[in-house]
Amino acid sequence: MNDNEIKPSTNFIRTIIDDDLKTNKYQGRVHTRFPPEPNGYLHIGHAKSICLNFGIALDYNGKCNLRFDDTNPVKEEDEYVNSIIEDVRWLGFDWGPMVLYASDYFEQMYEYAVQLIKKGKAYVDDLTADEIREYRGTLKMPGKESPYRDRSMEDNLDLFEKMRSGEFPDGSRVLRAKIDMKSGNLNMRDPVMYRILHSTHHRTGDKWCIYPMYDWAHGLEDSIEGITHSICTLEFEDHRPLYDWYLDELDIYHPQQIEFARLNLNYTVMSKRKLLQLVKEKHVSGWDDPRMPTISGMRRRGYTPEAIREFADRVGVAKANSTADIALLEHCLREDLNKRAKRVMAVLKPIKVIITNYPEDKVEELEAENNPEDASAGTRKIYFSREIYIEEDDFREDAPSKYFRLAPGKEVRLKHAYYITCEKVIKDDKTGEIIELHCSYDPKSKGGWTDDGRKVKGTLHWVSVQHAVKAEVRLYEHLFVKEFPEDNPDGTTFIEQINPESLIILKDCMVEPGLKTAKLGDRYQFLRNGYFCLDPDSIEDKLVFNRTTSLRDSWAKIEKKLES
RNA sequence: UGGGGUGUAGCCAAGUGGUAAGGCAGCGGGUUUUGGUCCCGCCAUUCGUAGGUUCGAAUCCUGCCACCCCAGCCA
Repeated sequence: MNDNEIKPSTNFIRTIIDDDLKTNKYQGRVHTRFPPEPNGYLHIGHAKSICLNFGIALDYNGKCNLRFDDTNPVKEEDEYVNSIIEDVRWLGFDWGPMVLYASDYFEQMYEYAVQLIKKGKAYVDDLTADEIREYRGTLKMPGKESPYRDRSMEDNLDLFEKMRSGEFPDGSRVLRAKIDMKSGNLNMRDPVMYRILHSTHHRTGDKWCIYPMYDWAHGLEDSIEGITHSICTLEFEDHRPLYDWYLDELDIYHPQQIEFARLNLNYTVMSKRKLLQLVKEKHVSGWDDPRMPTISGMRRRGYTPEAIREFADRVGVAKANSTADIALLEHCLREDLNKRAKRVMAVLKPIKVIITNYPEDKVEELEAENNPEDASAGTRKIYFSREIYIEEDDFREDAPSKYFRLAPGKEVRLKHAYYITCEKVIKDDKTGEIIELHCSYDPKSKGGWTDDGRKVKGTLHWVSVQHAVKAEVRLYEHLFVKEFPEDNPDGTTFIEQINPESLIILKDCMVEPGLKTAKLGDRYQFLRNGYFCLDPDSIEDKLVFNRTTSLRDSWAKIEKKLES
């Protein structure tokens, strides 16, 4: 045994599976599923569930189905099924030969319902929706039985068939399970199994006008597919007795449902309803706005599937409600990007520097490493000349004590190039604004090093003026200013907590010429600035980059302390 | 006495009767041609709380407290 061995992450669900394997409960099978309703885009919370379910299948040599829980035609659309398929695939998972749909089992479910009716365990109810609610009772008061509860089996069969054949209008009747109107668990108070909905389904069209309810359908779907461990979120815990009741009454294959706490993340919102509101009210540019916690938004932002999977792994799986820190997500991102991103130089807020003792027409080609973390990434040539751009924030006229970037009279290193010393600050006579800096360079420092032992602490990134390519850069921050945007005792809404600086567009950035050939999906580290990727808004001659995330910035911390 | 859950550090989370893993955040230091990365160190005498059982309790028992979910013909 090696002490340094990495322990595979485990959790209570895997413990249950281990036990089931020991007792041979499912003949050694492990079969999970990810069952989204196609009524919205997937978000990071779904990613946790996806990684959990597909991850278990992978580790236990089992299977995981991708199954659309499409039992409500009024909310579901093909646009959503397509985006979900794309997202799960992008996250890196496979689900076997085909995508599955609950709607493929509608006929089978109907037959099962007929069985329950024949068994005297289900009945057609003529009560209105309002009446059903009244009859259900309250949390503390028992419900009462519907007057239609004791219809004959023949009447129920006949009525149910007529429901199916379209003889009744929406809402006029439902099929209910006959269980216990006095149960402490409201889910057991004669739950509705089918409702009438004359609505076109995205897959079955107008074939059906009755649709199964979640509680009735879901266990059947799992049973039909031979799922062993049906993993879902906590709010379904008190639906489990009903899940079990249906399968037991039907006497069919019985998976086991296991519940875990869904992911919450600070500085964002996760409910589909709220995400939809952000999109509809145009607070963001769409479901794939890089500030959204959606998979498509994160993909556009530059997140990698690896980083998301690592996050899902590290955040853990348990039953306690919790809110993960978005800093952990960002840590996983940086960890991955640090290994793979090509380093390039890009000046976001340019200020011009003229190197007065450098020949006017000279251009040098210098060698630059592409990734200090990965020698196989190789090197590239960069151009150096008399006029360059450096970052506005890398120069201070009045530098604080610990500031070791450029300041009047101070010497810094230009990464991969030369040492320069600031000799003169040129300002606009009227506005006092700094126009350019005059510096001198030390020809003996080529490559950014001298052997005289001189201490040059600061290293700046730069771009040659005549070689620079202009680009637009979009800087993103948390979408909300508050850690818990939904928690507002003052009566404001989460919309009012939107961070006005969550998107800052910089239009005059100057980047290395090599970036002209950047492709979608390429990851870069703009040296000392952060990780960036090309945005699909880029067109010929107009580069647009998204900041995926900044680099950790210990100088910012020091400066903050200095101020206080 | 409606029913179902959960409480371990600022945030997650292991631990299943033998004397509190790990990660993130934070703090201190070292290396560094990115104030990045990397490396080293610090960070719970205590597990919601009060009792009890035991040689020994985060783990077992009892009471209490706090928080979350459920009254869709949504999922």
